[in-house]
Amino acid sequence: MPIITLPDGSEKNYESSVTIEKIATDIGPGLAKAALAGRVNGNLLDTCIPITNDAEIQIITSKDNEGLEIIRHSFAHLLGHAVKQLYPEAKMAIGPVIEDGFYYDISYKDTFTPVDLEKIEKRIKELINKDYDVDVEVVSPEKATQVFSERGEIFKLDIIKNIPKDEIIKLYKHEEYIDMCRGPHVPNTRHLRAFKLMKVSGAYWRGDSNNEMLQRIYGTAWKNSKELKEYINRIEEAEKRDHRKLGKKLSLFHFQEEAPGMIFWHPNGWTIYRVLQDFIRETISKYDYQELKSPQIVCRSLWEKSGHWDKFKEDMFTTTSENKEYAIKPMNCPCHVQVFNQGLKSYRDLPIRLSEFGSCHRNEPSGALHGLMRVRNFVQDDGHIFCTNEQIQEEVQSFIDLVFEVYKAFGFNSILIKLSTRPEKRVGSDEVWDKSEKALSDALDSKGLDWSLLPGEGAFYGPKIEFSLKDCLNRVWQCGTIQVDFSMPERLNSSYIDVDGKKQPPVMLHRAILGSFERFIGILIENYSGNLPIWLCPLQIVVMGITDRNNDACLDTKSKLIKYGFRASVDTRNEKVGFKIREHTMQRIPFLIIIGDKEEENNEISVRTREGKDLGKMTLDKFKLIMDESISKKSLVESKS
RNA sequence: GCCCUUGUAGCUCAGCGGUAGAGCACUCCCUUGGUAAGGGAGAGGUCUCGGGUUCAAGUCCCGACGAGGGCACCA
Repeated sequence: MPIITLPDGSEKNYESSVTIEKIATDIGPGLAKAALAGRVNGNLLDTCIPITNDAEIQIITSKDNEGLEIIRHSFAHLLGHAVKQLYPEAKMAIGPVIEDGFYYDISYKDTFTPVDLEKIEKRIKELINKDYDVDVEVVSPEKATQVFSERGEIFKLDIIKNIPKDEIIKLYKHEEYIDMCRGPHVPNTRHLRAFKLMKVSGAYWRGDSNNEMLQRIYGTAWKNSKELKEYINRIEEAEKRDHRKLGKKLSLFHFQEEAPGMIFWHPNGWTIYRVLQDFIRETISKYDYQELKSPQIVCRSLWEKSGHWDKFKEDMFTTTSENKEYAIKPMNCPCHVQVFNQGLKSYRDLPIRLSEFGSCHRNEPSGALHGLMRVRNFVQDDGHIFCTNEQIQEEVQSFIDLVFEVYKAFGFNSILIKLSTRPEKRVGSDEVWDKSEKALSDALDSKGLDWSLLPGEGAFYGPKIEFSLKDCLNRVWQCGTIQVDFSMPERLNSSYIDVDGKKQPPVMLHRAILGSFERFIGILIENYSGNLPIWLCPLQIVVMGITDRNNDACLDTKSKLIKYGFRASVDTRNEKVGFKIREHTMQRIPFLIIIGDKEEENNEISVRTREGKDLGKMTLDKFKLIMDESISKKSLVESKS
């Protein structure tokens, strides 16, 4: 005699066991039609499974987040149904829900081509239109084993082996196709409408590169076609902003075969880089950092001492000279320790904050390379703080301020923070880990920040905080980090003289704000879609005349702008002004200055923004004020008059 | 590194066994035009590289290298 309590507090009494389906029907036919599953005492349940005891229930429809996940999950099964009809020998592995969709890992003798994808997609649509019921059966592990051995589903058998004996197994029957899942799933395929198969790629079974490589079919699925369309638009928008495309279009940088993963910066791109570097240099000097420069190539012996040779030998570029082996530095910290180690340090000297725009080389696997985002040569806005245990918290607090100050300048206001704590394999005593983890979390709390914990994700040498920023398309990029290191100073014999006159190893904090300049510039390009704020723009102004008569005035104006310190050029080509405006607007030049006879007469200029806004005629002095203000404020919007 | 896809003019792409194509950009000429493409002519490619099949190979096959999408990796 279950008593069912609904979210509004109302109760329903039933004579015997009851299903979500029945409850929904009793509430109303509309809900019955829309019901995908139920939340029963906090757990999701299929609509057809009987509820025997009193319960608080909620009907899940596509309007709920869980509802969308159920739809996506069921699409994975539907994909399985279609694939097995078309390719009976295929072995199905796993088919989970992911952000925006689902995938299914499949083992099959032939590779799936785009044509196969179309065939599968067509078959799925045919199956959907049958509006068939999805049946659920709860079975024992033995029964499940029997079902899948008969069907030769070796991966499913492997999964069953790893399911705890006491857990129930649910089989979902899509007509002749049977899949295994925790569920719940939609009761009927009529709930599955808006989807698209996106791509095929390889993926290792159980994510282990020693295992077989399976074929993964990715799909996206939404509750209706409108949302599907929006998603496709979002992807297209992101593609338009791709920093590799814009990098080519705006002539910022290029790559070529002879230097995979290493950037040829063009003057335009290098301007962004330099301005960014100047900004960081200026900002960190306010936080009392001292900049240094250390060698690019360092003898193997130092990397042995630091432990890098052991752990990362394969990932370092090496070279030799007169029988000595060297490595091109993959990171700066050991070198910074060498600088710290020069001369005797007192506790009075701490903290010492050393920074370097350190160029590092890492021999990344070829498959990992990706535009500016993952390269083999990059420059970190690196820094190391040498301090005492007691100083950790204060240094972290100060660094948090620094990070926020920098991110804010680019308009990044949504910042995600994660604290990673001790992993299983680690150095240092539990007592020291306790202290430093607490120092980090206290620092975050003292700033009143929201942060999440990643237990066990810390580096072997200490806990760390990671700062990720969200760009205007809501994509998350991990950039800044601060990491406590108990290990390296000791390994490299660093010490300071403490109050009691005894030598102590300092604590070392590794930290970076941007991470790498290359990656950060990639993020900026995509975030602004190439419309960089004026202070960062490689070329800020293009001057153009209406006719050849105006060329001298244009050249004169341009040289004045250059003298003022702006980045300006002049376009004296024999073209109509409309043509020039179109071209430079597409090049995302913030300001176009147009000079015709009328302007010459009155000693004025006309100003137009890349947004197409006409700021009208003004004197050059007035324009200089607009520029000066935009640059000094690092304005994100330029078209103010 | 692994799986799939891919590599043709400066750029974007077509051609998919039979003597290299388009648009834009470039050069020259005409045009001097007021806020997102004025007109004409011309020049430009050992079709990534190395093998093979064929009377004949951007075009089919094998390999290398690069790129793209994933997976694995990311001190």
